[in-house]
Amino acid sequence: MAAKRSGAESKGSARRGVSPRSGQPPRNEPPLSLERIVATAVELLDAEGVDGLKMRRLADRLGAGAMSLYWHVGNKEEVFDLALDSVLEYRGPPEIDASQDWRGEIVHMLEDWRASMLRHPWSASLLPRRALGPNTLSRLELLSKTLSGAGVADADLNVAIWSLWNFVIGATTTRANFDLSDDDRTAAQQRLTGLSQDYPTIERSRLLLDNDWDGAFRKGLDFLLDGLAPRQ
Amino acid sequence: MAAKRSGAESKGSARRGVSPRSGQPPRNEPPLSLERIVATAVELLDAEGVDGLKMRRLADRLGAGAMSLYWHVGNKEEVFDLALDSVLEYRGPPEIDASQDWRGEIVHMLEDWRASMLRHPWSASLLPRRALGPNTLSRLELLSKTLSGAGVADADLNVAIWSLWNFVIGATTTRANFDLSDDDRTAAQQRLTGLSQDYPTIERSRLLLDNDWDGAFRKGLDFLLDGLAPRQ
DNA sequence: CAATTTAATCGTACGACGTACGAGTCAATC
DNA sequence: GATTGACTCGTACGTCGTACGATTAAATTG
Repeated sequence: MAAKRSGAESKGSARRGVSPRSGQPPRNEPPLSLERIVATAVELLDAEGVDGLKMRRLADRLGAGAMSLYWHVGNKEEVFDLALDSVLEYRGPPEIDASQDWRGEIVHMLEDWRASMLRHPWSASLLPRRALGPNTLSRLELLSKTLSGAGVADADLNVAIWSLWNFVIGATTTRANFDLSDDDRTAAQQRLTGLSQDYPTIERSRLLLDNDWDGAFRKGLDFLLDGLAPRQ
Repeated sequence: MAAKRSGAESKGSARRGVSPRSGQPPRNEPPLSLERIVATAVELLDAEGVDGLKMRRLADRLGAGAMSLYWHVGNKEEVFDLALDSVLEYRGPPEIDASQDWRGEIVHMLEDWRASMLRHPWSASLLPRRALGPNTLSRLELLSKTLSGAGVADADLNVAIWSLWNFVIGATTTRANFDLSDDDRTAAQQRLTGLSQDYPTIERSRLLLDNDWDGAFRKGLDFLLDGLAPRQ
């Protein structure tokens, strides 16, 4: 029976202590494991982007045969899902729960969210297409709890959460996209400036020229929070 | 010289009137053209999704050989870009420019934007990854002009536009993603309900259970606009 | 201890894909 | 009639995900 490892977590099982293995090629790599596969997939994605992740290349980096991966994962899509969720873990706010400042807490979590994804730009283009992993759900739960504690009515909670989610997703995917290749960007800017008679107001608003993405995110988020829960 | 068609628009050139062509298979298809390729690509994407678009299949639908496409487009990516932008055309508000109601105008354009993308769910996962086409830029220009006319300060214009863009992109990609496959969704809901002790507030807010996406979009957009330009 | 089962690895091979290359077909032009 | 240029397409190559089954080594059982 060629049963695959499924729902269960990786057992690890620490096969062999240090014995250098009797096989011809002196394998000094540690054995395969889900953790190692996912971690290496993240490395590879960071280095080569979404299109750079090939099962053979991933296996190479792991010092394994391509087909060995399939004992640990069902298919390539699963690798994407796992890599994505692994990057979205949240460690919580720094100070000792200043549970007063709900607004600061939300801003911190969302900025951290965005930062995590921008550290791994491929994640931005992956997230919208994938199911919600446990780390994503945890962030949503925290968001719900904080907003609810801040007095947002249950009837508005749903909308509030989605609005913030939408904002983060939109901001991050857009930013990550413009990040790829500075030359592309300058080319696009030049093209746009050439077309500035077609888009005069865009030109005037310096929409694509300013580079203060962090500031724009923060300010936009403030606007949105103002709308969701007007200060006093 | 195997020069490719480039920047120039498709000349059409109406070769042959009705002559049934002397070749063996009686080709009654009209000749290839960029328009026909893009239109058929949209059909195919609607029917089969992003992964369903293969150059061979597209050529089949067009009654052509796979390699014939490459006279009209540079590569598959270009097909994606063209299909995406073709779906994002905006025809403007219905009534005869009630240029008073800037807020209504913005809401109309953004709701139309979202609707266009949801009519072609593949576009939602494509847009964040692609350069801005002319139709997208037109919408941004309209947005800029309207906000500016509504009295939004030039200093805030940039942030306002990005915030609205982010909201639309996030809302649409998320919605389009959840749309694919009802069975997947019920399965996910069941999985979530099973995990409801881990995510109690999500459960309580009915985050993934309510289906009023349109209402949530509209309400969230209102909140955001409230924050961007407080009424009076 | 030997026999068996289980966990894990990996070589080979297959079908599908994007597309490079160059030969082919036709209408328009000289 | 010869040439040119716009357009079509069959073949072929390299690459990808992964099905299949052989192989090995550890764990378990007698």
